[in-house]
Amino acid sequence: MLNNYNTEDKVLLSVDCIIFGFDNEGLKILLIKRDFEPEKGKWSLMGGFLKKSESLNGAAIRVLNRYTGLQDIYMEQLYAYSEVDRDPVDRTISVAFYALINIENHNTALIQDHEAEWFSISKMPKLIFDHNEMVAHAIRRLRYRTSTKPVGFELLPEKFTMRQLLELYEAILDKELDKRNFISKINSLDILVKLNEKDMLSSRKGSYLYMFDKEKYDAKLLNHFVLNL
Amino acid sequence: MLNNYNTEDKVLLSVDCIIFGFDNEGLKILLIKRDFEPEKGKWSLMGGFLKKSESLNGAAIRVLNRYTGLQDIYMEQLYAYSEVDRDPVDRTISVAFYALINIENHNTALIQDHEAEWFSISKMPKLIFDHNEMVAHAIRRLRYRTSTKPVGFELLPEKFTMRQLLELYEAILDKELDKRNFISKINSLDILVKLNEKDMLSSRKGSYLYMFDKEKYDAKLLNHFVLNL
DNA sequence: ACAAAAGTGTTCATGCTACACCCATGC
DNA sequence: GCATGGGTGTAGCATGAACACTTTTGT
Repeated sequence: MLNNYNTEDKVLLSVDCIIFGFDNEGLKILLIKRDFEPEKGKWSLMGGFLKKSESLNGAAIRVLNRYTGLQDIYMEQLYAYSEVDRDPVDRTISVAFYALINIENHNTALIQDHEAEWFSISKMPKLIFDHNEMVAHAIRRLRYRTSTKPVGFELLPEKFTMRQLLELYEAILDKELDKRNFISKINSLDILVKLNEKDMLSSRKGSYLYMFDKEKYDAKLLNHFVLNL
Repeated sequence: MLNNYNTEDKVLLSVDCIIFGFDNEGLKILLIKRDFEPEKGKWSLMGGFLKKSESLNGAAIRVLNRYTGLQDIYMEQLYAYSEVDRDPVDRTISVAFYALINIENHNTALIQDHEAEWFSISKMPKLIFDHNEMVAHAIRRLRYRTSTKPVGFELLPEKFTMRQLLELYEAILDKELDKRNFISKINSLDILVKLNEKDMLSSRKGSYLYMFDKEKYDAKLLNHFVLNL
């Protein structure tokens, strides 16, 4: 009887993923129509139950892959939601994760199969259970993370213009930023490579493309920086 | 069969509490000798299993009360630890919380009953499982929280001197602070009341006692501030 | 008188903010 | 030649950092 915890309650544990994407319309979140009861047909975060053989991170990666086909995605654990009545069917504790993906990369067929849709964060529908609270929390965390880690690049294509980067940060922080100040702050971090290549789609003059230089970033042992925008 | 999740795995969920206290020797953590197998007799965080009828917060409050006799304590959820083999006995996911208590207030009899002891954070023993990792995480979070919320006051007696406050912040941040700069930054937040009362124990001259003014703080709708020390 | 901690302001350097004009190109 | 977005620098201001001496009082 010593080597177990038999008298203790066991519960269901799930993960829910807040998946952020960014396109020229702004910051978006990927939602699905829930395909099982209860609340079938309502908008919901992507989730799944934890299996005994995987960690929470593993479960979140599995869920994300199932709905987007993506792997090797930036993902961070947010918070555990545990109100007793949060799921009306059975006692379920859910651990929320948020993920940042390049919106161009995901598998659109998979998205359609699951009746998933991208929503602007400013036009989110009502979600099931406490999912709206999770989303609000994720947005707060993303805003904070922006000032301590170069997470923005996760949401952009590999090559991007300064304007795209600026608009991304404006979308995340929900405020206008001064173009010149923004660029000089980004440049002072010294973690971008300017390419000899221009994006000619957005203007006649064309604007230089940049890439995030992960090696340079790692080389500085910058496990965090401070970026005040 | 629709209104349940019968086919899903259920797991054990526990909470572990990192309890911080502060005295004139520095920042401390309350640990217990684990009183059941496995790892019985080893140093451990205070923990307990989640019951079906309570939230994680509820469980953490219950555990904290059981070991310290305290209620209405500042507490914050940290992170969910879920490596598959983190507990050798049974699959257990643990959600860590940290709490800040006034070290003078707790019930010393209870502490003795449980063979609990205060350890300086610089002299922590090896703990069971992944508890050392939890502690490291809690210290990081506390350092960050210090710059966004007036959490320091939770660790001090109701009335305290500027020197105590300074030494507390030095202990949390693990660096020396300039006395004059510190005091003027704290004063500029305008959330303290200076009392007409001196602490005569620490010097011949005596030093004024202060209290945290929660009403003033709330009145400013300061859900967070920035304090760069 | 002296020891021990309390209390108190100023200067300097840095970083942040605000702000406007020329450039290159396709049409 | 003009319309469109791209790209660039500076001056004023606010904040943070560094720094030393006087006060009080019990012994």
